[in-house]
Amino acid sequence: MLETIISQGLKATGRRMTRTRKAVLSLLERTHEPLSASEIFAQLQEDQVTIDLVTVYRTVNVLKDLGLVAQLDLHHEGQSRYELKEGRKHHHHIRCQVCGKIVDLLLCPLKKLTKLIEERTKFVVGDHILEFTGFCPQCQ
Amino acid sequence: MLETIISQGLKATGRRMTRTRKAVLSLLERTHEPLSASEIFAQLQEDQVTIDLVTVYRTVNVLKDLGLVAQLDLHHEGQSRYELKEGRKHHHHIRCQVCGKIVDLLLCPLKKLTKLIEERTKFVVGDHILEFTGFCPQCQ
DNA sequence: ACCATTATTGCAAGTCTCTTGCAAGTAATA
DNA sequence: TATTACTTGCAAGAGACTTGCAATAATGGT
Repeated sequence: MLETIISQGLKATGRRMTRTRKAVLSLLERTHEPLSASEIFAQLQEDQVTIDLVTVYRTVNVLKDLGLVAQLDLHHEGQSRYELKEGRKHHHHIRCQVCGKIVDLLLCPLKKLTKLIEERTKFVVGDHILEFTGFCPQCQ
Repeated sequence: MLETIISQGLKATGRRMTRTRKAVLSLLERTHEPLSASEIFAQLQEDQVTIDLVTVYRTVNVLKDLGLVAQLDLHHEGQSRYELKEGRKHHHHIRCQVCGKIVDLLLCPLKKLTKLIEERTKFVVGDHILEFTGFCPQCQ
């Protein structure tokens, strides 16, 4: 179970599994869109979980440090979104610029490109962001 | 000359060419890295141009509305950068995560991918962001 | 060249996302 | 159950960006 796996990661870095971390994890686990900190906060409020927005930020940052959560910066959104990486391949997203719906793109076309970039620029390529916007079927 | 071209775009939308717009344009024209609003502000201060940071934001937004400037959201930078589009092909960037240096990548591998995404998701794909981070030759 | 019109600017203040300091609360270990 | 030190919540702060409004300045007509 996810909570057990993550408990170990926390312990290994001198951290603890807490009520609030469980709540954030369980929300991310059952949600199928990447969530912003304020959305996590609002949803947990609705679920009667007592948590501060600051704690949400601290929690997603811990999970990111552990490599368990990906932080996404979508196109001009002005806020980050978070999704569980556990058991999922690296992938990208498309977001509807009308209704905000986000859909996973289960592909990444950049492996070959990375080599080409390293040759041309002499950079060592680390990470990349690739995010699309457009109009979803309902909003066209 | 760029200023003439842009004057026409401004006029066509009921706007005016002003001292501050000229200053921002001329800075973007002679700078070869995408600049953030605060960098534009700081550089113009140094150049003895009197301008407010608010005006910088308003100016880059006007230029963006006219389609003359691209707004870039680089990886987890927490601020946007702006560069002139005039006379340049669509392209992407790589940014050194140590020194912040930004280099243009004069390519975009996403034309074919766009079609594939439209088929799979039924979205109409609009724009995309693709930005790399890594280590530049000096910082490796 | 001057005036009237109206876009633009600068300043102050506000919004939003995210971070930090610190005292109080709580998980982990003996 | 007591000790230790990690976590939390609250208040306050930082940074990017926006908005309201009166003063300023660019345009177009005379």
